[in-house]
Amino acid sequence: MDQSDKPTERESEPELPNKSALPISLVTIKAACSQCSLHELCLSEGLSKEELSKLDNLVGSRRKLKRQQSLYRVGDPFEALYAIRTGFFKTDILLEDGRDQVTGFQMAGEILGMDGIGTEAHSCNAVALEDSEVCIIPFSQLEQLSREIQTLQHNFHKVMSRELVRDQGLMMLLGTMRAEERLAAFLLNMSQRFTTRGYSAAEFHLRMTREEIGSYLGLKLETVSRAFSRFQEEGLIAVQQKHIRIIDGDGLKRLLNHQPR
Amino acid sequence: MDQSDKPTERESEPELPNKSALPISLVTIKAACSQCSLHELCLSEGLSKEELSKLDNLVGSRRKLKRQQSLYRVGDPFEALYAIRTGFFKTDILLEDGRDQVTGFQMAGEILGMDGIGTEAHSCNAVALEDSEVCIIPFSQLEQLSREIQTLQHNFHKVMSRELVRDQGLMMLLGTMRAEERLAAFLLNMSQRFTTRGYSAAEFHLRMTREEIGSYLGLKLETVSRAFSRFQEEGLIAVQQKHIRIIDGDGLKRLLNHQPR
DNA sequence: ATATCGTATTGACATGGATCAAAGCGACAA
DNA sequence: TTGTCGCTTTGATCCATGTCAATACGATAT
Repeated sequence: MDQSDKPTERESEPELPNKSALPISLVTIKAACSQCSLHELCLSEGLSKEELSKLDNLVGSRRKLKRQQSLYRVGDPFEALYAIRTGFFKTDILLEDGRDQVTGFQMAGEILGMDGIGTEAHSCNAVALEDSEVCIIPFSQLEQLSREIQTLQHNFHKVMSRELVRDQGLMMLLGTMRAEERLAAFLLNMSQRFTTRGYSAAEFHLRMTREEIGSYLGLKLETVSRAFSRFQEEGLIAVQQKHIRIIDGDGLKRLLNHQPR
Repeated sequence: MDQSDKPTERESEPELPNKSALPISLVTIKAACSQCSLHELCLSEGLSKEELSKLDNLVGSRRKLKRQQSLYRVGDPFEALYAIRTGFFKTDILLEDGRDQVTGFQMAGEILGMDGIGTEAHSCNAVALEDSEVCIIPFSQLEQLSREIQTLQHNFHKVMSRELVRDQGLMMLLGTMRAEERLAAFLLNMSQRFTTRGYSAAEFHLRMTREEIGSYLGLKLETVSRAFSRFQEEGLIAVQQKHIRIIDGDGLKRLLNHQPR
């Protein structure tokens, strides 16, 4: 029932048969692309079978990461984008003065690495928060293929644009919301993204610490913890460490839409 | 001497001769593209003359805006990107509950509208803060041309990626910096961008109100005003309403790199 | 000149969240 | 079972910024 709590187990799912050992069939291609690219987040939406097959060639190589391992770090040369197949990541920035901030949490079906395109080097760190697997998309090949395939080109542009809009939303959160509003927005966002991926909207397991949540939301960990406690007292959620159950989602939404003042 | 104070006068510069009345010459093309796309921000960097000419065809149409006029609004159907030729813009978001936030200030050579690609509709408002002129870049044509011209494609991807990185920086600012640090970062950023455009690094005229600065930085206008005053007392800058002179730029930088605590 | 309006400055006070500190809890190893 | 370690919760205080209010400034119109 509570499948949302178990995605880590997907790690141990049997590997797909080694592609190179088999004739490439539409079945394995579909499997490969439907895994890493659920829903509309994906680069492959709307592609013909033939086009999908080209994309799949490009995306052939994968990489597994253990919890706490970095996918890339600030300054690493930019070579590829990464589509998350399974697992959970954070991106963060660390300034010389010790200041750091989590700039995002990413889950299956989302694309990492676009920060590196502009300067040929990554501008943030991407760290796995649980054992994870990504598909490696060499960027120059993606550009080449998207010169051939209009739909792919447009999909990629949409992905980048949505990322811009997501960032705008986060700025709004950081610039105008109070602690409880921020946390409510965060929980609703998580819930919505888990739902999109077929997990429970009401019950899930957070992969990040209070400190990481706080960093993302521009709050201290104690403030996050207190807000969790208050939500629990008010019957909005049930918290037990990293396990969250949303009891009154509408109540959380009301927190958001309420007058700032 | 203080040219930084006068960019508005560029508004009244004589229009280029009507292109359709003349054979397209490399001169007018160069003039058109070198105007709107100073430096590396531009989509046209590294293009051959022939390629530039194709881009210029695409970018033919322009639009003038008076101060306070909207270039586009939330929900407007997305059709084109806009390259700022002259003038100064802000983008902002307004929530139902009255909350609003400035998400960016844009000046000549920068590109507006990328927020609309992902959903086919704009997700923010773009408003001219002084009389301005933009080049209209119909997006489907840009995609088409960037399927032909690899360099153009890559330039566009770089522009979007840099926007992502800019947003990361702003998140860092909103999430971890204190009021004076935020304002120092803002002033240094403005100074740097004016410099890039050939204006004075030390002296410039802000086009936005204290309230707009505050909204952008996640502060109230009074806090912005007080920080300006304190900088002045400390001999870092000279403020007179919207006119700013940076006296001790290194002092401002020191404010930034200092331990957060 | 004088009045008006939007914007900016400054002061006095209130408060949300940070900071500091101490327990509590759960997982894992010895 | 006991100890350790990382994470979380909770309490007591502090302080940066928000809030409210008064005044000043500068541009424009009368």
